[in-house]
Amino acid sequence: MSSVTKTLDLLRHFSATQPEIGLSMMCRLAKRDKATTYRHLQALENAGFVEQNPFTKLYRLGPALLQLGHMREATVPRKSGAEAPLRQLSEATGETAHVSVLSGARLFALLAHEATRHSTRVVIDVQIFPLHATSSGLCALAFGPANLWEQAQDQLTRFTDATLTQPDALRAVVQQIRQQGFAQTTGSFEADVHSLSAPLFNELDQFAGAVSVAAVATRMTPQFNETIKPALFAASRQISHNWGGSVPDFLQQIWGHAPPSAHAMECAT
Amino acid sequence: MSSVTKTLDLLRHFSATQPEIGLSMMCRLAKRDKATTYRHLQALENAGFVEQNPFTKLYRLGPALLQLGHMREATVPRKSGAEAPLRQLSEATGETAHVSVLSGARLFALLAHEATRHSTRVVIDVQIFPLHATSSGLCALAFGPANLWEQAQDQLTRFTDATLTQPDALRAVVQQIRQQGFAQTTGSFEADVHSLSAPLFNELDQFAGAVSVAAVATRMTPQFNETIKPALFAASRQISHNWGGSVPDFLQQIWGHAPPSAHAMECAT
DNA sequence: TCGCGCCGGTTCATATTGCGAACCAACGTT
DNA sequence: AACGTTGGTTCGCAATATGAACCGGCGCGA
Repeated sequence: MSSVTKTLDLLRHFSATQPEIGLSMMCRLAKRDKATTYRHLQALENAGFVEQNPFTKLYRLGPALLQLGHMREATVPRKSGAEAPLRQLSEATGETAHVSVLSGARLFALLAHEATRHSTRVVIDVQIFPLHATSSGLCALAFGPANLWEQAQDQLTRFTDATLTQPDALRAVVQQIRQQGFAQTTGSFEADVHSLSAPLFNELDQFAGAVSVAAVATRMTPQFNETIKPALFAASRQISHNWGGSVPDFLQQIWGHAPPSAHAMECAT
Repeated sequence: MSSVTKTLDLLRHFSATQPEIGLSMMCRLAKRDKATTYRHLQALENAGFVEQNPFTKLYRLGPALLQLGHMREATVPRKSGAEAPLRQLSEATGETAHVSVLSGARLFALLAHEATRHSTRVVIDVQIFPLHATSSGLCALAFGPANLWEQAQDQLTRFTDATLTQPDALRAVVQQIRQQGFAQTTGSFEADVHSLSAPLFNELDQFAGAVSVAAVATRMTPQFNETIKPALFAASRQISHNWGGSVPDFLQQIWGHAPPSAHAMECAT
């Protein structure tokens, strides 16, 4: 493991729930020596990747990330390529829709769109989706690279009673998802949330993320489920298209042969 | 120079004009060995900081930057990025300093810091700054998007005798501001207030707002004016930096080449 | 068809670099 | 005052980064 890798690895410990981390805490999280961690944080700091709260001495993500993040979006417009289809999906279903993208072995929230039809709705605020407990995550396990399995096996945290925590059960569910072409969870991450996800594909037709509808569980009926599915598949086709990829044939066949709608070419800026 | 620093340094060669860079080109840009550069790019790649265009083999910024950029934005809002520099500016000048941000075509007050040195001081209580009558507004007209002109033309309200109400006169003043790199007004919005403003830039290096010093007019002298300016420029550089942006070269040259202070990274919460 | 120059990527001996146990000083609790 | 924190520093050892030279592939012009 190169020192660069070790250093950049520190960044993944920052999260919405823990936005500021002190030296000692970071040592514990990264399971590394204090001197080493300190030098690594120094390196990150003078690159602008982290900065220190001058009063508490705690470290947090730095301003350089803003600039680089925008540059990335400017060169590879994932976010803008997902906006229009996501809005359509949300409005068609009347529920919250969101898109997550795979980065390395982690699935993070890219964009969400809340429908205004109902006063109760699901609000997406997680930054990183657990692979075993969310429908997006299950999509990743079903259609993404094989190395995600290791990540998932190591972190089978129980969030609710419905969370899958047994590797065997998880494997069976993932197998089923591969066959039916989409993932579905009910309250496995947060109670009262029913979620449907379909995979997204990049220019190599590899798994690149997932698009999901997160509905309030009490509103869910079998009929509504069947209403959501075609809209979800259409959104997946459109977003994958905007990302330069396409949905693989075997999935197209499972989903049904309905061609991408005339709006598939649209791509908001 | 640590290997981490050298590695992260590669990222700064990506730009809007050169979003994709091959191995050899990167060697030339970074003036470094090919094997080393290759290993560095590998490290960046498996951290998700760069990825390879699968067709051309060229490297480009990676998806992890999006995630980290979002996280930074979520955890460190604009306001806190302006606090420390603003306090410094206010304390250095002994006058009230404030920051405004551009939202659509309106300029909003974001934050103000009153100095305690004098018993008389300017109190900022406006919510929206008129573009034609405040130094912040003139900065917006001079350095902001062109569509602000329409807004300004429609609302040339006369606040005091010194308010500019003639489009031609306004145009001339704005032209002058572009050349001198900052805006200056004396009693054009409120009598007895002398104000100096410098523009702020976001992560796209676009105009994002203005930082200003509002002094009691009777205290103002040419010498004091010259004292304020470097402090104002320093504050602009620091706040822009904290927002992920930077002051454009042409302004840096007008302002003089004084580098950002060692405190540039500091950013109180 | 050959040779040239460029490309991305690899090898291996060398020495620079990163490493971490031990150590400080400062602060807060007990 | 003794203890457990914290962020930060030192220094000898060894792991790691380094870069000249090399490889195979591609495109171009002779």
